[in-house]
Formats: sequence, structure tokens, C-alpha cells
Amino acid sequence: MAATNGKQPTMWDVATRAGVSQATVSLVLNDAAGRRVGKTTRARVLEAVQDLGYRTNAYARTLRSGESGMVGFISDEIATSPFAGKLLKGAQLHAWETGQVILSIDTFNDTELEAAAIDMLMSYRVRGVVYAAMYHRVLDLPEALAGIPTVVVNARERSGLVHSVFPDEERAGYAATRHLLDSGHRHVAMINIQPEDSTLPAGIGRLAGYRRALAEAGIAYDPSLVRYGSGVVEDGLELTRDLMTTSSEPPTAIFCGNDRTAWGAYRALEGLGLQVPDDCSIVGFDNQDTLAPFLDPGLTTLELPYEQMARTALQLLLDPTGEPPADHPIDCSLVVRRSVTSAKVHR
Amino acid sequence: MAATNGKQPTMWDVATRAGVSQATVSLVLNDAAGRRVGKTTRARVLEAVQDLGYRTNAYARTLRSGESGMVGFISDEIATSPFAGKLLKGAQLHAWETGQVILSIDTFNDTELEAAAIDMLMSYRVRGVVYAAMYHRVLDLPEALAGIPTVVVNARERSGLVHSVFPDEERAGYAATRHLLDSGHRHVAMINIQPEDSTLPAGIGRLAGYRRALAEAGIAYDPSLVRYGSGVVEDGLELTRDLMTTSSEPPTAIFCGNDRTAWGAYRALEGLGLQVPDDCSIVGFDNQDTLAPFLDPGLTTLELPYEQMARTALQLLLDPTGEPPADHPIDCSLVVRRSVTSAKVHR
DNA sequence: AATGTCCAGTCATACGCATAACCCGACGAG
DNA sequence: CTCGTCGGGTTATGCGTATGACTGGACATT
Repeated sequence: MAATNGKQPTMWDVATRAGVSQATVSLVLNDAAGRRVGKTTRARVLEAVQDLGYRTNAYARTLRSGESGMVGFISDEIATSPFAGKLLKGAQLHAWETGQVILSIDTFNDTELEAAAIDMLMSYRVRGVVYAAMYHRVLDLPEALAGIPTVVVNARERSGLVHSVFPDEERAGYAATRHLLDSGHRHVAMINIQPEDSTLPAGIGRLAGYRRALAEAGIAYDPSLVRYGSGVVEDGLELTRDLMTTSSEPPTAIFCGNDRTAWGAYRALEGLGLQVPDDCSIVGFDNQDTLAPFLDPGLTTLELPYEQMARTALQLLLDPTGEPPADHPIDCSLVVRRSVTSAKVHR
Repeated sequence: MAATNGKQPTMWDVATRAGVSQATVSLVLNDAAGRRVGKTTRARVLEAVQDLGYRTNAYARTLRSGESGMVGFISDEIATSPFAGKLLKGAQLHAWETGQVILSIDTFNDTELEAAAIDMLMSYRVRGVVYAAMYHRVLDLPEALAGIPTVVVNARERSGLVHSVFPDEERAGYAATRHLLDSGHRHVAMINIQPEDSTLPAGIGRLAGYRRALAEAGIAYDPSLVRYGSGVVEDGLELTRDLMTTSSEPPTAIFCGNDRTAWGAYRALEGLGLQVPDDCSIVGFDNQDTLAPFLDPGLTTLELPYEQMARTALQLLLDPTGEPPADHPIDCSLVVRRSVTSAKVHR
């Protein structure tokens, strides 16, 4: 075991102990091309490595080889957001599998800090940078990133000069609505999570998907069944109450733009003496793991593909496929729980 | 701006452009000891640096100086837990302030992966390792970490050979209970988050704090007011219902061992036609940001000091205070919302 | 026997930087 | 005028590793 006296052992120490040259140690340890080392020598070297607890010095290796094993991961406060580390997790997993190391930094939404952080990443000669956004939006890359291979994740980069990986909101909205339609609902409302004039991709896409599903089912789009909130519990509550009480013909199902809104919907329905899902089915969005499973009944909802997005991003970054920058929408998956049931036969 | 043609520029490139020697460039850039460089030369160098977009090669610097600027951060699935990145955030902030870089890896609770990850950290010659646990517990350090400066955070290391930084559960339990007592409650229940025979520090500590507060207030400990669940919503619901219906004298306040349990309590009370806080005050634990603020009324609860724990840990790791390894309980803070009111004058 | 081939290693070098050691010219003191 | 001092640099070196160039013997071929 490592004799942790003073410095870490070097290849020279190993070589001396094994009675070979430093070069031989390097050859043994890197195996690879033209394995020109004898069996017994190799064994002696490996034994010496073991005895000394030798670990190759990553700095020396990188310096010599000129190839950094690091990838930068820049996020704006994402490491502390609830959806949080899921992106980081995906990135770490993929990185690990491909022998890379993630150098992750959080800019805390401070431009100055961000510039400094990027500088730091450059110091470490990262092979590329994954630029992760906290919520799905359109963004401009910071200047400092110009010239470094970059992939944007959970957002779309405006200029189109780099790959962007983000959730396919439209298909998700379609899937949610389709799930309700397939259960026989014909009168499906939607509570969006942003004002009607907002340009955020999430709300726009989900609504578009909702409309496509309706159209496909031959159901006329009824604007009075679509409400606009801001994604908080209270809005879900009020808008649901409004939907159920002021409509000439109340919906039998509601697609909520996020789980918090869905929670509000639950409350509103409960307040009105209505049951989920019997009186009104609900589909949420986000599969927020501290919420969706714990609502009663469990919330059927869509899950954002954080891990997959991160993996895709890393792949685009590390793989030398020469394809030009593009947008990469990733599918969300439907998580079925108990908040959807088939529509009552008549109403 | 950086002429990103081919390789990154080196100090030699800068030196050539500025008409000085490489050593001079180094001197300018590191400023420090005996600033023996002329004003104009310095300016020329800095200009060349700017022009070329030069950035110090961290690998070369580290190799030469022998001093790594990296700190390892090992976590078991914490990067994806809901409380998540908060520890990472604290660590990153402190690291940044002291010029360090965090190399964070997630072991995903895989011992083999963990060993490999530690190896990798050693390769990067990290100055030390922060070993973060997902939930407060007692743990043994992995063998591979022997010999590297390590600080355990959000857990207590069994052997006592390293510093351990964790939440002061007892004081937190005391604070929660005290808050209720100070509001005039004399009949305060507690719903713990683990079985009575469990040895996890959270439940044990919080209960101890509860008892101390009661004792201090001269209130006899009544075992029938303490229930044991497992921290999930359903338990909170059932145990609260039980508390309120089977007690000869139901409590006017409940200290719930976590926010999810508190959510269950809200539901139970609502089901019984009781109001929070008027009929029963509630204090939670965790300040789960996707839950506590959204309960109605907002939940008064305790917040775990993740960021502070991480900072303390990093400080212990980086600062050369020679003090022997010890336990470092960190205070939790009470977050007051609207779920506690003064006890009814009589009952 | 002379030549060629191949195997199993060794030598030497450069990656980019920090820093100890040295060096040169100017200026002030004696 | 000479010497000491000091500011403003330069030269040389080594950190630990990977790798191209080389070597010395064993064995096979002609």
C-alpha cells in the first residue's frame, strides 16, 4: 500500500524498484500500440506499481500528450435548481464512460463570474464545453466561449453556430394531450405556464402539441379551454376553479403545463368537491420527484429527458462526426400514475 | 482576440511578440514576489497576452509548481438528490473564492466506481477530498481514501480520524419545539421520520432536541404524543389522524420530522375539518423548496445548512490549522411562514 | 559465415511553465 | 575614478510523462 511519506511516487520510482527504465514503465502502463514488453517484465512493473501505490500524474500526462481529458460544464445556477443535477448526472455518466472528467462550474448568473470561469476552463484546456441552462430558453453564448467547441443543452442557441439540445416540447404536449384523448376525453383543457404573449419555448411548444393532438382527433380548438398562468400553485388553483365553474361545458380533463400547476388543480377540484380522476383527469409536466408521486392520486405527468440531453450533448462534443451544428430536440417520456381515467361515457 | 488557428499560444509566443524572454512573461503574469519588471515592459507583455488571447496552461503550471489547485468532491448520488447541489454550491463558492477548482464526481453508490473515481482524483493530485453523504448518517471512509486529506460532510465518520461536518439535529429539534412552546403551546406532538429503533442521527437528534425543549419548559414528556413514521407523506397523514382522534387530549401543535410528513399532516387535518394553524400549528423540517412555500398556509420549517456545511468542510480542508479531527455540528435555521400561531388561550 | 528480421527494452527529448542563478548597465558614494 | 548596489531583465533547469529513434542480442535465411 501507498507509503504516503512525502511526495507521490513517480514513474522513476517504479522503474527503479522494478529494475527497468522509466520508458518501460510507461509502455506497460499504456499498453496500447505494439505491446512490446515481455511478460515477466510487465509483471514486475505492475507489482512495483502496486507496492508503491503509484498513480500517473495527470498533469504531466496531459502536458506531454497535449490532450486534455476534461470537459467543461457551465451552468447558470442549475446545480442548485430542483431539476438540478440531473443534467450533471447524465454528463458525468457519459464522461466517465468515455474516460473524460467533468469540470463543472456554476456561474450563479453572474456575467463577470462567468467570464472568469470560462477563463479557468480554458486554462485547463477543456476539450469542449457543455453550456447548460436552468430552464428551456433561447440564449446567446457568452463571447468568451467563441472558439471553443460548445454544445448548448436545455436551451436553443440563437445563432445556430453550435449544437443545441433541448426537450421536444411540442411532441411532449402532443403526447400528454393524446394520452387524454386516447382515454376518451373530448373536452380537454390546458393550463399553460406562461402568459399568452410569452415566447418561452416550453409554453409555446406544449400548447402547439396540444393543438396538434386535438386537430388530429378532429376536435375543434376552443380558446376558452386554454388558460394562461405563470406556473405556480396558486395559478393552477384559480384557473382550474375558473375553468370548472364558468365554462358552459366544463372539461373532463386538464393538461397542466407543469406539476405545480397540477397540484393547484388538485386543490381546486377538491375544493369543488370533485374527484381526480373520476370527475376530471389531470396530466402534469416535469415529473417533479418531490411532488408528482406524492399527490393523491399520483400524478400522471411528463418527464423531461435531462439525462439523455446531457448524454447527447457530450456525445456531440466528443465525437468527431463532422455534421454541422443543428438543433436536437429530445423526447420526453410519459410517466403514468393514477390521475387519468377514461372519460365518463356520457356527460 | 484569440487567433484560434491550431494550438493555443504559449508563453513563448507571448514573449516573442512582446520582444522579451519567456521568463519575463512569467514574471509579469505572476506579479508576486519582488515585482522587478519595468512599467513599459509589463505593459507590452500584457498587450501581447491580450492580443494572442493567451491563457496559462494549468497543467504546466501545476506540474512545475507541484501545487494542484483542485479539490475533490465525492458524493453518493447527491448531485441528483433534491437537496442536491446545495452542498456542491457551497463548495464551489468557497473554492472559487480561494482560487481552487472543484473536481466533483458522483459514485452512484457503486463501490467499484467509487474506487476508480478516487483513483482519478489522485491522478489529479487533489489537495484534499470532501466526502459528501446524501443523508445524514454515520459512515466509514472507503479504504482508497486513506492517506488523502479528507473531510466528511453531511455525515459523521465513524473512526473520528477525519473532520466531520453535519447538521446539529439536536439543536434544530430544540429550536423547532421551542418555537412552538414560545407560541404558548403546551401540548406539542412530534412525528418522527424513522422507526423508534432506527439509529439515524436525524431522527434521534431531533427527538432529543424536542425532549430537551419540553424539559426546559417544565413539561412532562408524554410518549403517546410521539409517533414514528418513515418520512413519507402517507405516514404523516395517518399518524396525524391518529394523534388527533385517539388522544384523550389532542395536541395543539405538531413538530413533523420533515416537510413531507408535514404535508401529510396538513392533509389529515384538512380531512378532519381542522385548520392550520388555528386548530393545530405545524413545524416541518427541510425547507424543501418545492414544497414548504407552496403548502397552504406556508410551512414554518427548519432549513438544513448545506451551503454552510460545505464551506466549513472546505475550510477545514484547505486551511492549515493544525487542530485535530473533530465533529462540527452546524446550526439549522428556522424559516418562519404561516403554519404556527399562538395556542388558543384555553382548551 | 554473413546478413536480415524481430523482439525487448533503453535513451533522449519536449510538452509549458516557474524560479533560482546569473548578468549588465546606471548611478551614488567614497 | 573605482567600487558597491540595485533595478530590470535573461539563461538554464527540471517538474513527470509519452514517444520516436536507437541498440543489442537471438534466431532464421541464404
